[in-house]
Amino acid sequence: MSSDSKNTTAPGESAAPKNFIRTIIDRDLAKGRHPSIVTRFPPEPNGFLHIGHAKSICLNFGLARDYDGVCHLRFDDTNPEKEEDFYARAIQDDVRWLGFDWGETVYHASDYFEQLYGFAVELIEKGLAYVDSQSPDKIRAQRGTLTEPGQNSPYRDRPAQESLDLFARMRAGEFEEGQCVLRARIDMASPQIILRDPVLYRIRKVAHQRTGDTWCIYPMYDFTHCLSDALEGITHSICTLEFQDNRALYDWVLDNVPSAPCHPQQLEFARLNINYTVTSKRKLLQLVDKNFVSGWDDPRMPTIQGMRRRGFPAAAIRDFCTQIGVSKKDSCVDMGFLESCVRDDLNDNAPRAFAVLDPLKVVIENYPEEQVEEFELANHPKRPDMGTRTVSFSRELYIERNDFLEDAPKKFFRLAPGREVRLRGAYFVTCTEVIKDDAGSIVELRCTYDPQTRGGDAPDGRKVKGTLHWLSARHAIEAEVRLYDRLFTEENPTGDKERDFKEFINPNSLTILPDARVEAGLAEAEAEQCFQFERQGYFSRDREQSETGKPVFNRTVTLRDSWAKKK
RNA sequence: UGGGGCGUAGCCAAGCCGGCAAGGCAACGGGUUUUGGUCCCGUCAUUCGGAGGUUCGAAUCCUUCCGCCCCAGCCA
Repeated sequence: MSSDSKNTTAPGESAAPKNFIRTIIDRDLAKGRHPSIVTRFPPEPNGFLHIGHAKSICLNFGLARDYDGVCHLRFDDTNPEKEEDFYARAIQDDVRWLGFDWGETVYHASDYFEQLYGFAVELIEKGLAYVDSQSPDKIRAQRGTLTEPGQNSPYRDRPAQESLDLFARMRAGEFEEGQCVLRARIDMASPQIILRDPVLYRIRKVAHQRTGDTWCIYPMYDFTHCLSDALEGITHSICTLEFQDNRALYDWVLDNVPSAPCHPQQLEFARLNINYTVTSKRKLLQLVDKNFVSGWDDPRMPTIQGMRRRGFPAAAIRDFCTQIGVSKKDSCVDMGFLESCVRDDLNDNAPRAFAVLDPLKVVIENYPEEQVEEFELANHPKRPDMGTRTVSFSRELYIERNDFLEDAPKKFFRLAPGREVRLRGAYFVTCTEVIKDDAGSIVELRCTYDPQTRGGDAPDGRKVKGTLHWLSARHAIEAEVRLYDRLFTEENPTGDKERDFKEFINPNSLTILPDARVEAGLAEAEAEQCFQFERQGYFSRDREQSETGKPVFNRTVTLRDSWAKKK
């Protein structure tokens, strides 16, 4: 029955390191406080999930999996103005794609509206909540400041019966938005501002995506969340640091609502920041709205959908989330960390393929004009289970333009005039002539091959320093390759500087190479399938085609390249 | 100048019931290699925000100072 059995880790995915949450759970379980744990991932369906959510998803579902507990997916849908079912569906797709399963039930805070109303009535009856008939402005003015206490509302001591009646009439729609609210009666002088008679219910005459027009009053987060947790028997309610102050109210509500079924424990951890990346919904929305990117699933976006389209494997994102750990320290993780996890996974799992992003023609002068040979190459150097593929070889080839240098330094191991290199899996070739156009640019190379080196080894034992990937000009297919760089030039665009958002955008974040060539077999690749184009990095097949009908490949991440670093 | 939190390497992060500072990313050096990839090996904190104190012994306990983050929505 526990859905967690489906929440698996991929082989090679690291075990979660110890953290303070696990320490607390260990202690609670040792004390026998719970038979097992129940966690929850509670998104508001008002936007797309991003890498920051992935951390929370992996934490909550991962904990449930590791402790043989369960994790609920619950939509915190208490604000009908901002929420849409469309987002809820996208969120479910993303969580599933990440590899997690929440079982039969999708929970919704809106399912508890009736019970929540009852809890509010209990509070009013106990004299712990009242209907305040003041304007929002008035309430704000009375809240005080960080250093000055607030002032009591004139309605604070309204008799419970009167509040009960008013609250019922609020529900019945007798008041307009903003005319009155239900407030908790706590302490207007509390140094914790959250406890200065917080609003529990407000009037919103807006249809809710699930409950329609049934309600015109909606409970606030602080009232809803703790009670929803209690209703679901959540043991550990894990949220981010900015809710630390809210915990006082979380506990107050649970301590004071007589029929709250249990009292879950709220724990807070630091939200994920990644340099050169924004994870604020507001800013991501700007990127989309102002057409800095093509949409929420643009491969440069840190959204789950964007990373997925970019070619990041779900297992890599999960591995990243567990490896960065969980703490209460505000931190900013290096992008390179995520990319390293992606490389790790892709290195193990991505089939290798030849591609030339920027083709340079090579003619093998001593290779017969009409001859074609087929070479059987392994799809993966260490995984025979991934099989082989056939690559055709002929007299006219393409190599990568930057695999040739006319005036090559000694440390350059690739092709240069007079130098011999290996065409991977095929032959040794030696460059004999460089052909240029009138402008002096290199347009073609003339080479000779050594028939004795078929397969890539010389019988006389001579060695070459360089091995190039190559493609038969006649057999390769044309493709469009898109290279992505970081979207922001600023290391920390989430900083609160009052600078124009546009200033941070990297104008070179997308480079399109329309003349690339790839192995013919790649024409059939499925969307999202990743390949390692040897030496060029990892590329995923995009679901769309280019305007000219060519297949599109997105660069997922680059390979480490020590030659490039030397330069 | 109220309240709530947090400071361990360039970046994450264990350790925090006191007993020789884990691990990963990055970096650097070496080896293997039909990908300048992978893999392997090695180097990388005499010190834990600073200063005092307790102790035979402190990242861990105490005092104090400094720095950073969050809170004044009828958002979550």
